[in-house]
Amino acid sequence: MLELKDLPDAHILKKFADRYPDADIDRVIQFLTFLRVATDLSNGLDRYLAAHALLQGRWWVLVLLMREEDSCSSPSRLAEKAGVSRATMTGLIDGLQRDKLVSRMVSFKDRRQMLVKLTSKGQAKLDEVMPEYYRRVRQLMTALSDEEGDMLMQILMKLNQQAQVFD
Amino acid sequence: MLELKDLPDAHILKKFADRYPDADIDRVIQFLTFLRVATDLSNGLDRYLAAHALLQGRWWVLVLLMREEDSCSSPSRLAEKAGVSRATMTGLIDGLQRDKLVSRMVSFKDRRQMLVKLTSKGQAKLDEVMPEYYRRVRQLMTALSDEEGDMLMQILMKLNQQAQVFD
DNA sequence: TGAAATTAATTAGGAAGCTAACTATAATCT
DNA sequence: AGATTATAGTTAGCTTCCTAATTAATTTCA
Repeated sequence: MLELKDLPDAHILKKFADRYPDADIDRVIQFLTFLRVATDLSNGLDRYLAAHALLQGRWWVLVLLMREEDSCSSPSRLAEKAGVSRATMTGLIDGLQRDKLVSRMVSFKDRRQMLVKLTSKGQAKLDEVMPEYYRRVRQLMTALSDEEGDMLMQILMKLNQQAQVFD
Repeated sequence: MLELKDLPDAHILKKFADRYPDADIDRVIQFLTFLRVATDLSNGLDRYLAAHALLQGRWWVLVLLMREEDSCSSPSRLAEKAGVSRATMTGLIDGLQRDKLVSRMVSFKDRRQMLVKLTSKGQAKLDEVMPEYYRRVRQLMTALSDEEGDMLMQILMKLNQQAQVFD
């Protein structure tokens, strides 16, 4: 949400600090900047993927399927691994199936379950998208030194341990 | 997208590395972990706000309005500061107006322009939400030492300078 | 001054996320 | 075995985000 270019000025900060004495300005700025940089990068990734008729959700389903031995999984397993609800996964698979990037079959072991399979067109789509994706990620992350990269992971792990502070 | 708990194992990594030689595994993991931790925190913030009938987009509009001298701004300025499209801002303001947290008036200087004003109910909503928000942000970010906090800002600035790698 | 270009906001239509409710199948437990 | 419970997937309806097209008002400039 926060645009980096207009962080609040001293006068505004005082207004908020007076009304809300629990505010810790430096830490709020760290938090908001973290969310904003991540959002910008996420939007950038979506713009790249959109040039190939994908967005993160659908692209990640293809990646997860390629990870499987037989390029096959079920909606609920995909939902869990992608970190989205099953309902959302139904919608993502619908779109991918429409574009013929995956196919759906009923499992004959358990007739409640569907099997989603990466098609050859889906694999071709990944082959089209992934090399450039990897090059760009490398270019992005090499802005950090090895030490900064290590420090980043350490920081992310600490923040991740606090992930439930908002619950 | 990536669930931290199921980072790909060595076998899968090799499959991807063989097919996509440009992949730099460590840096890809840093990148995906960064996005995932940010997504988890963002979702956490939304869960907190949802308990007060808000989500980040609408909440941020209220914060931006409170920053103004007269608690007033225009949709386009709000859109720019919040980093969303004007169309999105129209929708956010619609919802806030429905809940009587903001009011809309036509500007009499420029009749194309609307003025959006934080209502007293909107200010009350902020007073209800912000103190606990600040306490939780502090609790979250104090997981980092002062040095780690500084390092995080330095890293975020470097990543932000690369924000156009995906364009 | 009057046509053209610009600007502000909205509408229309679509994607991706959510929860809650529903259907169908499978598993469990008297 | 039959009733209950649990699981897999989908549907319905909502929010928030987008782009492109539209409407209305203002500004520019020939």
